[in-house]
Amino acid sequence: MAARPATPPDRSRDRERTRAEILDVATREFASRGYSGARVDDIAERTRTTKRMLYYYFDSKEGLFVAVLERAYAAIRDAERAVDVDHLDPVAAIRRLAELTFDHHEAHPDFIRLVSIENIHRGEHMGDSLAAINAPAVERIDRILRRGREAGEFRDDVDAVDLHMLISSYCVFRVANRHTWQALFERDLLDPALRERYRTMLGDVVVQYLT
Amino acid sequence: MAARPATPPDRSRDRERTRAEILDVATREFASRGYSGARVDDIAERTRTTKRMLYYYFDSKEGLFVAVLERAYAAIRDAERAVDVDHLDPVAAIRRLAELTFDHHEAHPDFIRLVSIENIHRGEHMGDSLAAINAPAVERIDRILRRGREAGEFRDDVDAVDLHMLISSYCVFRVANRHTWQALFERDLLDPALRERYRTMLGDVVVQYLT
DNA sequence: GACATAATGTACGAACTAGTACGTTAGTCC
DNA sequence: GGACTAACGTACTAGTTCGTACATTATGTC
Repeated sequence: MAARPATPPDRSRDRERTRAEILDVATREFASRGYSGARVDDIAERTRTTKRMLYYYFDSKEGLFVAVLERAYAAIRDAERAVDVDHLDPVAAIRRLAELTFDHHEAHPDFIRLVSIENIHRGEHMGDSLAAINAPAVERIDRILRRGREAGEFRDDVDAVDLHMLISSYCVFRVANRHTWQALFERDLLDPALRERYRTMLGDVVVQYLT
Repeated sequence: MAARPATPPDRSRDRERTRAEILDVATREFASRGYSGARVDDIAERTRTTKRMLYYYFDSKEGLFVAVLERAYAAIRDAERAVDVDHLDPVAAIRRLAELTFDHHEAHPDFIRLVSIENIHRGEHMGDSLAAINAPAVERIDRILRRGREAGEFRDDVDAVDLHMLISSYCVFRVANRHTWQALFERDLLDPALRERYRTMLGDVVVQYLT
């Protein structure tokens, strides 16, 4: 027997690798052109495998999109797991959390685009499993709010989901509506030169509202 | 000659009427299914005229979408022209303006959807003419900011376009991301029972940030 | 009322697009 | 080393979709 590395050589059969490659390409294609605009043939062509495999693993174009969406949400969850702001005082914690959301959205425009696309399609591809994913994010905010209220620093009529909405709306808008905003106001919301200003502004908005 | 009303009878030839009807139907279709998802044949079918007319007036599917988008922005402009908040004191004025934006976005979900769709397509259908349309909105905010600063009520480092972004992001998100939010948090952002709460929250956010 | 032209209708086609029937190869288990 | 199955490739098709060639009708003008 010839020497064989632990990972199969080059083009051996590897279920997970093939699946992952299809999902990578499909994510880019769907995010780039929307659900209806994306072409199954184009996705297949950019893969090292063929269209047949795409149907073998994901059944249909719609099945592929669902898989792409679920994987994108899962990636967010994993990234957010690392966040720990419980050691900061409430005001610093909520500002930090807002900034992390800001950074994260900016770093993942494809995810934002997929969410926009899914909303155009009225959320009909959102499985029930996704609900659990974002629960930790709200719980984290809820802990901060509670601590802030107990310390007498925060107003006591703010709901965690609503605050999450406030933060998300600002961060999402900056990425999602970049192009129309640019056309209307000749201002690139993602211009690096404006980044710090927008980041600080978000923190100010959130903190001022709460205190 | 038979009696003839000033407005042509029923199915006479009427350029503007035919154009308007096509645009009405196309607006709904594009907003509902996205640019690529919309079907030219479906649009034509829901019109009292034929597909031929659609190409006669708008040249192509893309030309039709551009016309739909421009008309949608023009409608916004006309609606906003009626707004007058210059007689209110700065704090009341900015809150009122935020609430008007809130109301307006809620009342025109199709417009919000078209904007989302256009952003997915990187704003490539936005003509230069649109830039002028939103200028008045920013000027109005600028006047309020100026008055607020002069009265010593507002902080002095806030840009009008940025404040407009803060307000828009909140109002747009509520409509645009309704479906994914519902799936993730089981909360309908457009639930009438929550409307007043979200409207007040927006005003609070803006006013607290500025003062 | 004849003419010119704008507005409209019909029928069709070329290209695309999601999906599949059918055959082949690699790995695994005994 | 042979049988079994999961993974993969090729070639094709039925239906769709944007767009157009060509014919027709209404309307204003002289």
